[in-house]
Amino acid sequence: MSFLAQEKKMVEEITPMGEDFAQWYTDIIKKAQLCDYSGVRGCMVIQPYGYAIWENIQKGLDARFKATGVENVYMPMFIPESLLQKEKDHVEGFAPEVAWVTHGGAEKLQERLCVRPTSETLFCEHYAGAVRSYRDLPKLYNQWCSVVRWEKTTRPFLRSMEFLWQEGHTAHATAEEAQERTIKMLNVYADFCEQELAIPVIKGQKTEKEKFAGAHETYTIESMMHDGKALQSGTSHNFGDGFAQAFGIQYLSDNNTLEYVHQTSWGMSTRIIGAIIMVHGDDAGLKLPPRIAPIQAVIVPVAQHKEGVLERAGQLKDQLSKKFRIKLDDSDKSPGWKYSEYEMRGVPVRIEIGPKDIENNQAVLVSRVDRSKTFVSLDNIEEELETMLVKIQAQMLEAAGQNREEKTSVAKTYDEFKQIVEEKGGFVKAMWCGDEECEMKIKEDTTATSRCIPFDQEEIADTCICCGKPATKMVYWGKAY
RNA sequence: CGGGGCGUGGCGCAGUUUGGUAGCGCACCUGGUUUGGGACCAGGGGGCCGCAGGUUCGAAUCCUGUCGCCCCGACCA
Repeated sequence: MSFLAQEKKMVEEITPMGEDFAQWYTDIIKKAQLCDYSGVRGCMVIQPYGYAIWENIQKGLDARFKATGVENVYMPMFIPESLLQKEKDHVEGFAPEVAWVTHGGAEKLQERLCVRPTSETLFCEHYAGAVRSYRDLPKLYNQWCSVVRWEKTTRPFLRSMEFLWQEGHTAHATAEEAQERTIKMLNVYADFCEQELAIPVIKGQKTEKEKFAGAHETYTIESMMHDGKALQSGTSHNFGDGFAQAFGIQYLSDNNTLEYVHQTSWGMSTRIIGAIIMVHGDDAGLKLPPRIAPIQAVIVPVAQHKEGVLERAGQLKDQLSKKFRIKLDDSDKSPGWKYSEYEMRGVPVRIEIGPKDIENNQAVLVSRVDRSKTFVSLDNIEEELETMLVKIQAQMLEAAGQNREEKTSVAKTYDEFKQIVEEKGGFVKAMWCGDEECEMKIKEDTTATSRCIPFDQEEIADTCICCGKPATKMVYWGKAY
């Protein structure tokens, strides 16, 4: 069988990316058993393999949060309507997509309860009661929970009506402290994405038009998917004292003056799993970064019916499991089936061990990144596996970065801009005057939106790409999920 | 909310135009042979054809309604 024919056969059940990216995405999710559709519109069943990825994301993020002094709490899932109404911009932003509870059993409720779409109002209410003195500050709370937004159209992980996330909510004595926290958390997200998920991100600020309902400033990390669409992968908001004024969160300062607190909030959701799929996956299936892969290496015994093979494979599993997340597949499927199966599910390393290997005191390590095979001695397989996992993690970050570079363009004229958005896609760097009208016109003309005003500014031109007036900012533009 | 597609064993589909014994592939079960890139042979189990009405001697197929799902746009993590 030729190599090409072999390639074709291995991927026959997954639609190639180049043919239909959306279908490829759906195929991967189903085939790798990350999640399943449920009887409730827009809500998904997260299956063990998908949930295990989320658990690893939680572990990584939670440790980083706690290292900055954050504590975990849990807030109610219901918000009384009157409470949601307190901050005007906030309620306007979320009202169209909240689910309402109107009855308890057969009794109609006196006041409707909204199922939280986000919990700013609950944290604010709590802080209003809990904060009296500057000595009570800062409050650095986070919660892991699910929220509900009545979305019109949904896609697994990228947009579901109920999704899992964490939302951090902090209250500070000063504006400076709040700003510092906002940026600190943005950096936590960026570091997490690059180090754990091997996804390079662009850090920047959202425009007025794109910022969070009720925020003074919204910061974002933006990543680039394989199809050239952008995905907002995490956000961090500075609320200033807007919510504090609406909810009356005040404290006595150390010179006995009554002051409003300054707040932040920041979140990352299961949507990031969609990013992992779309940044790293290929036509053979999912490709998981070793640091969050539920299975870091799968042991596939070859000719497992032969004397001693399963025993040796079992020993190897016990040995490696002390340090790595290992699965031994001793099912009676053929080895070839297992190879394809675990490639499709994105397991970073496959370890083959058969009679010939045992005779030579060796095993074969196969990388998911390039299918390269390395024969290693069983005496130092732990070190070899460690080395390979570290290498794969680095290769994946590198590849994702290259993809982003290839899909990032610079536009100096509006014609050029429109052509790039339409034909090539990806990020387009272009200058902007700061006027919301230009932003809206660009969206209307091209469906591309401003992704962010990056912290790393470049001087591409001195006039706005759209209206030609003097430019104030360089902006990343692009179509987004 | 607009535009398109689709509901038939667990999954993917054919059958619907032209009404007449519900089929195929994969998966599953049993036995045997296999096992270094999705093995093979033989046998076997499983379906109110999304749901509700109607037309008809007879409906997966025709009519009416309804529910749900997917994709593409507008709005959002």
